[in-house]
Amino acid sequence: MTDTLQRLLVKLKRRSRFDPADEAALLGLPFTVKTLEPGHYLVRQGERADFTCVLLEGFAYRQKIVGDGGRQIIALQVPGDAVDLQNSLLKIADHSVQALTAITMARVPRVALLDIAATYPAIAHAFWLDTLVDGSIAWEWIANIGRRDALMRLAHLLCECAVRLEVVNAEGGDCDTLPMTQEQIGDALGLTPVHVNRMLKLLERDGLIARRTRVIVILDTARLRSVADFQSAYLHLNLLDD
Amino acid sequence: MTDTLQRLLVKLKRRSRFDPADEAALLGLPFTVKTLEPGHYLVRQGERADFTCVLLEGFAYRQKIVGDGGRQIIALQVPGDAVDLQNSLLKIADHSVQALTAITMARVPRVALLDIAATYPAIAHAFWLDTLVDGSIAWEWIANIGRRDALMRLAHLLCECAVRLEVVNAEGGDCDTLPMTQEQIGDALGLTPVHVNRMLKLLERDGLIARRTRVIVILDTARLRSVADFQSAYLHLNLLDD
DNA sequence: CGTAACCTTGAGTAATGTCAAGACTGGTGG
DNA sequence: CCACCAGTCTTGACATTACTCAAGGTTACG
Repeated sequence: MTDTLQRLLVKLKRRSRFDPADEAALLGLPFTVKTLEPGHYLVRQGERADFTCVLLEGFAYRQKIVGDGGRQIIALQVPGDAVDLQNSLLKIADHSVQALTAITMARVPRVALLDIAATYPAIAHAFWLDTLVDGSIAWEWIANIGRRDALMRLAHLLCECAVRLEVVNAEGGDCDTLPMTQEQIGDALGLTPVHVNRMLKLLERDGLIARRTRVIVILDTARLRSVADFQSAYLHLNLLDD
Repeated sequence: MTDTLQRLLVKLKRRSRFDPADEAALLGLPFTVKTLEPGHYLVRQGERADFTCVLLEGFAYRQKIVGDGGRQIIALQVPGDAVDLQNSLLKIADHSVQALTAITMARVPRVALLDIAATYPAIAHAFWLDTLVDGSIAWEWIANIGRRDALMRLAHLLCECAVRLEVVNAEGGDCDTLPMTQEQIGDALGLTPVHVNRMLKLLERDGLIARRTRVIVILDTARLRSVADFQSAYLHLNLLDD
């Protein structure tokens, strides 16, 4: 299984150049493969995480629980993502990561990761960039939740998911939709599920999306993006070309 | 001026261990010092940033402008922060950074920074951790704006500012308050200035804070934190001890 | 002393949340 | 194959939070 981590390598290579030694080191990382059912935890808030998980198939999300029991989804993870750099390097998990669908993942010991980062500067740099992009996405979410109304917010999330899925598929993934419930969408947008439902209906009525059960299809990307005020720059997909 | 970058070194040492060579390399970075008046831009959205700025004195904030002209403040920066890793490493600035007060900063060429990161793994690791913490703060802001009401949000921001100021002062800084206008507070919380004003009055009425002109004093930290559902873990202040 | 920000306050409005009931869906066991 | 069940979605009526607009007060500063 020397190519299990291939997905991670492909992802990092989108933004960094590696020489053969770097690539070999990355693919040579020790790992164990694990599968998880929907809803199960990859990491639980408050735990110490000695492993970093690389998502191979399926989706996951990060969430925080606030004082009154409310849940906020703070990030989505797609195949190829190293989903637990944050919690494992910062040692104490300040939030949980949960499987959205059934997933397979590779668990890499933190020490092994730190070792190759210390030995191969290009790999360290690649992970750093990856972390910077995660931060950039978080900032866009702050702007989305803080300054856009419910309809724009929802449209923006749909646009982001579409772009990220497209990238995953271009890299050899195989997934056409991100099967979130309306409650989960609400928790990602700071809205109630009821209101998400109403906004979805609006988008559908205007012909921007179509819906089958738990599947949302974008019918008019251009108009949806314009409703959402969506510009993909914050995803930093094309760093190599700059 | 060999100790201009001292503030950055002290900050990074809060979370990373360096040997003397690392420290010398960091302090030996080339830089030029610059001062800026309140409201002036450190980086402007859309520009290419070839320098990274280290904030030496004063405060700054990052902001995004959304489609309808609304502004969202997405992060605050205090002395010691490397305020433009994101924009300079990701090459195209997807948001602006603006001075909140009069500031002094050191501008470090991006290439010099990348050079020492590639040469000194401990420094690379320290910057990576710093970026991870920025991400962690952004995620807490998402939860704050998405799932807490106006009063809790405001209280939470006040708690965060207090803690961060305390840390800066402990490291040799000299600032007792963060002089944001109510409009700026609103832009950081996804609220209107009018509503911020009303919430401030509530906190004041209940004896949690006191106000003089543009200065907010926390009277009852414990109760304010309890109102805010504030736990400082997400700031990751004590990584070395874990 | 005048001016430009900024803050304060009230009245009315719009967006979103709450509650609750009924309908649909997919899976499970009989 | 059917019936049931839990989870999800849909819908309406109503409540509430936060926004908007606008006017007057305050502060800092020249």
